[in-house]
Amino acid sequence: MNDLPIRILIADDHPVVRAGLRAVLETEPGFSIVAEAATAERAVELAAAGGTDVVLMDLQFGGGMNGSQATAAITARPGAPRVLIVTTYDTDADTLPAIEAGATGYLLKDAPPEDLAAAVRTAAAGRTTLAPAVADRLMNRLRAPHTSLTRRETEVLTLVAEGLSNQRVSERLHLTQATVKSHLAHIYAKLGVDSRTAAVAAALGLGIIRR
Amino acid sequence: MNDLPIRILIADDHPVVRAGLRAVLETEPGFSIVAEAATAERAVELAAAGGTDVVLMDLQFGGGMNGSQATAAITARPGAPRVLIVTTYDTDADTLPAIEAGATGYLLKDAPPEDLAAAVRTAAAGRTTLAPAVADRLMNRLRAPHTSLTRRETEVLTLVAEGLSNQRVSERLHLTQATVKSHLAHIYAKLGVDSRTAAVAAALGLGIIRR
DNA sequence: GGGCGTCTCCACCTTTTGATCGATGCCCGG
DNA sequence: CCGGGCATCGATCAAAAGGTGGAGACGCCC
Repeated sequence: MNDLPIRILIADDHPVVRAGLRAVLETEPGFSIVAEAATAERAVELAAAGGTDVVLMDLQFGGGMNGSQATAAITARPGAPRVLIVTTYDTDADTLPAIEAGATGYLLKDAPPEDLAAAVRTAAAGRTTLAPAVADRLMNRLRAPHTSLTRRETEVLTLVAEGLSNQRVSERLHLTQATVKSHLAHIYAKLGVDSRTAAVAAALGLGIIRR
Repeated sequence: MNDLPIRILIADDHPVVRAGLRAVLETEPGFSIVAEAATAERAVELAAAGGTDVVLMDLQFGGGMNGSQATAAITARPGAPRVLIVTTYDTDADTLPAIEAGATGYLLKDAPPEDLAAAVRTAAAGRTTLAPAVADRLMNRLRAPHTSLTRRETEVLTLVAEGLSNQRVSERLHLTQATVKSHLAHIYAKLGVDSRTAAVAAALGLGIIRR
């Protein structure tokens, strides 16, 4: 292992969480918190400026850019720091985009301090740490036949989840009801359900759509 | 103001959040963190033991008792400490039970440290602090005509939200479909909608049911 | 005792939704 | 250039859900 401390950037919109991460990591040797960011945009700026080894990134920010977008922006540059996602709740809708965006690891905030420190060291070495709950769902995802909806299907289902009838959905998307029904039939087949409400419940459970 | 420090108990299942609250409050004068609890049950025990002025209480714990139940148990005793709710997300389904349970205040975790410290002092004095977002919704709630469902209606809607058909709901609750339809008709009227999916969306939005 | 709310159930009818066949045009990659 | 996924639409038909207008039973409270 290296003698130099691991230089850490904390990106989270909650002051309490930033203070908590700082407090937890500062009690461990070998870590140096070099900056904090309260917005995703600020995190991208600070990461681009260099001098950081690992970014602890929240996914939900109050407004503007989210954590996945910030992760993508950070990891797109050469010599970018590693990004370790540290978030509260995990759903597929969050996890997959973050991993696709180049996150090195994914932890939940209820992790004990030792796990957090270990994950930071692992991330600094360029290897991956996943929270058990996240790892489980990823495995299921790879095992199960693709339950991914197309862009259009997701649009339709999102409107259905807001309580719109086929008629209203067709108006919103400038389609005929026949097309909406066609999309819904495909959605039901993919999700293994047979009604709109069941589809919404399943999609919420899988994190395909957001409440 | 008193010379004695305000004695604080922190109840949250996330080590990071506990460390964060501790770090934030210890930088302010006049506070003394006397204990931490990682479960709601433990918080009730520690609060009952005395020596605490204010309890900072999370609402969601990993399992077992939740924050509202713990708040009710704590405030039920004579000479109980004040309970200040400090949580991440706010929905009516969380807020109202907590306030009914006797919470003195309700803050979101994205509050700046100064607000947090001020709220603790206010709570110690027995007065209430509400986060603006929470206060807004409470006002709307009092202003709006009661959108409260009966116990049975909530049961029906919860099953509907899981995607069950009227037939399945009637089987689960040992009713006829006629009764289920009757309950649903009342639900639609109360929520101002005209379909099961719209009712689920509205109820989720109002926090009447939980996904 | 009478009113009120809740929970239960019935019948009849209309509307919406879902199931099952289709069909066309588009784009993308092998 | 051809196959396949995607998006778009059509027509039926059956099933589910919703709208209307009841009614009886129970408990609670004034």
